[in-house]
Amino acid sequence: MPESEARPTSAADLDMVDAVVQLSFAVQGVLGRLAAEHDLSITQLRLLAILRDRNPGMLELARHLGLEKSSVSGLIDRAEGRHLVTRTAAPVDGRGVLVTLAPAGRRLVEQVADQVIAELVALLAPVPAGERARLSRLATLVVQQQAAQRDVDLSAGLLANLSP
Amino acid sequence: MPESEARPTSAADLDMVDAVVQLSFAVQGVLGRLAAEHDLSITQLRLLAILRDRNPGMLELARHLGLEKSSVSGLIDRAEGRHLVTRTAAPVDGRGVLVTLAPAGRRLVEQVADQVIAELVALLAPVPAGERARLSRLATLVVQQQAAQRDVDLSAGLLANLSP
DNA sequence: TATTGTTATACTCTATAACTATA
DNA sequence: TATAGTTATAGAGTATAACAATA
Repeated sequence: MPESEARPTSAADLDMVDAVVQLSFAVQGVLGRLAAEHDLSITQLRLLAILRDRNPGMLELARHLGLEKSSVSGLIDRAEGRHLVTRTAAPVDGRGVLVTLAPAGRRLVEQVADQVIAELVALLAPVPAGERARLSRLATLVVQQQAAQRDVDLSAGLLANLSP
Repeated sequence: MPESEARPTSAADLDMVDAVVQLSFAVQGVLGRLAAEHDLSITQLRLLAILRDRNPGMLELARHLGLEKSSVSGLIDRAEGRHLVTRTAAPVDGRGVLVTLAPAGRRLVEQVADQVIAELVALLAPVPAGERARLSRLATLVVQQQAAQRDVDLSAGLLANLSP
């Protein structure tokens, strides 16, 4: 049953929710399409982006990606099969594995990142120059609050470290 | 190679792109989590949302969802197996099939839609009341331009018909 | 015992290609 | 022939549960 709230959801709020949902589909569509052009899923692209400045273990990767460790095993298997990443033994802990970006993976992620930025800048072209900072601020407000509430590492996002 | 543009991407543009990408992940995360709580994928949820006010054929559904017709066959198979939708013969064309929301499917999509709206209103709570209309307008600008460029039916979005 | 990671298994999602039935 | 839809097949992605190796 829909809970009866003290203050019902306003039409303006619904408009905002609707617009933001549709924008999110547009953005994810660009990401998915560009990734697919290189035979990557969005998850694989996120994986490569995370590895740009880190050599995490499997559990850490699972946490960053929001996946089970067994799912990450398969993900790394396939990426390693394409020579995009490599597994190396962890220095001290004999059980551990460190995942590293291979040269081909690094070239690929840099290339896709450039394309993503170019296409998203084009997608967002209708936003007047004078409103861009405001849009950034509003989106950042929302994301930061959510990250704080869920204790999530923001830098695990696709583009957080992608900007030059 | 990254193309050398006349006007290079500004830091403000990069900030905007970054913020919008992260917001899109946050929104999709809410959608995916709520859908999963009812054993739905985002695609299944979109399917049910589309069927709220339409009884399309398989090809039309494929176009709305951006999938191959064979993918839609499987999607409908599984939804029909859960008694969420039904296939009925098209009136005139003996080859056609119309997909209809079953009672259980309608109950489910209404329930999830209520939850989606509630959670996204909560997610967007940090946006000051005075800025909501502006955020709606900016997001709508972007989405409308994209829809125009790609000749896409906006009402196929998850929430376009979801609002009361 | 606890932790790190892999393997076995099962299911959804998606695509391509071949097929059936109707137009 | 062309169109609407299904089926066969293959692979990615994901999860749960059981396992192995190390701490």
